[in-house]
Amino acid sequence: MDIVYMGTPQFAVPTLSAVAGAGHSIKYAVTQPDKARGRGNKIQGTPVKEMALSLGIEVLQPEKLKGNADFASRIAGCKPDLILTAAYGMILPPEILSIPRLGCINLHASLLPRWRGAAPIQRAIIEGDEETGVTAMFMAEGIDTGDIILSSRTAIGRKTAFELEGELAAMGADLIVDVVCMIGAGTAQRAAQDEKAATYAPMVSKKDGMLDFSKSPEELDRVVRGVNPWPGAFTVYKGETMKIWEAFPTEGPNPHEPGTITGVSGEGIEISAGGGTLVVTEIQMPGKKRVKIKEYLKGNKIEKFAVLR
RNA sequence: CGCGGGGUAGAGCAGUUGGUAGCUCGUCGGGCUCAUAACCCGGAGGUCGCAGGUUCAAAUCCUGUCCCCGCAA
Repeated sequence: MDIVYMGTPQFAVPTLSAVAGAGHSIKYAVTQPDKARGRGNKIQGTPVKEMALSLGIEVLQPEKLKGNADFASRIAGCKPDLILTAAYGMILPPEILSIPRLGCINLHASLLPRWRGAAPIQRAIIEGDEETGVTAMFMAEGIDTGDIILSSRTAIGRKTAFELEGELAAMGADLIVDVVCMIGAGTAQRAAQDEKAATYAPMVSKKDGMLDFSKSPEELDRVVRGVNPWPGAFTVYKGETMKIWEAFPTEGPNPHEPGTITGVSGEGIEISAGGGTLVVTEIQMPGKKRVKIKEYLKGNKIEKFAVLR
């Protein structure tokens, strides 16, 4: 099948390589423009761009899609059977959606209609869902509102967003390969989403990583896992930002003021949170590498009864 | 040229008036204890990121270079 692939971050990479590997012809890989980002503001291509180039696929990076006749005619020009998207990050206007003969299919990292939007993986963890997954859907004009074709699910457990993203990316790649096959065979089902069950997953920002110790240890544990690796959970210890990479909740009451360090050992630092205790086991101080508490304590001290805010 | 921190023993850190490299943990050997992430004694382990320069002498001062990381985007 002739396919135009659109995607941007690492999450979209496995699907691109899987579809290409399944013998389909990727006419173009469309991804977001290179931007100056990261330390030193160096210009970097997106993960999808890197993969596309290594596969010898032509890359397109339009600044905008709406009203971009040049881009639309270019896509129409290659007469794609299908447009596949995965975390592309731009809304496809109607004139693009209507191009491919068999439609536009999107891979979304949640069990739709739950967690439509930008940060489905993170939100599912933070909100305490027990399972999540990936969904293949026909695209409609709204954000992640189209008819569902197929989805596959997985338990969240104590996975971090980073771990889950990797897992879902792989699951999504398999799912899309299957779905493309079904589309080709004309056996793909489609089911409208239940609007009543829909939830929206707004982009996560720096603030989402700030730990509020008035919350329960369980909630904080989910935040720590949900914002890993970005933007990362953090608190402030003695005026310095302390990133929290790993923590776990414990049972039993803790009467101290929220945020108080009530215990320090190689096991971790115990912090009073919402009447219970959160044990932090891996941290990172400014300019330093992330280290287990046990390692950190070999050359540093953590003051008991200091209060984090 | 966005701002900034850092590369010293396996790990985490200290060490700027330049003068034979130190701490904690770990590790190895020995001892003590009913017992412990316990304690005591002893040992091994580092070309101080790399390359130059200044100096009688450089981890420490100067120049260049590689790598890691925080912030901002």
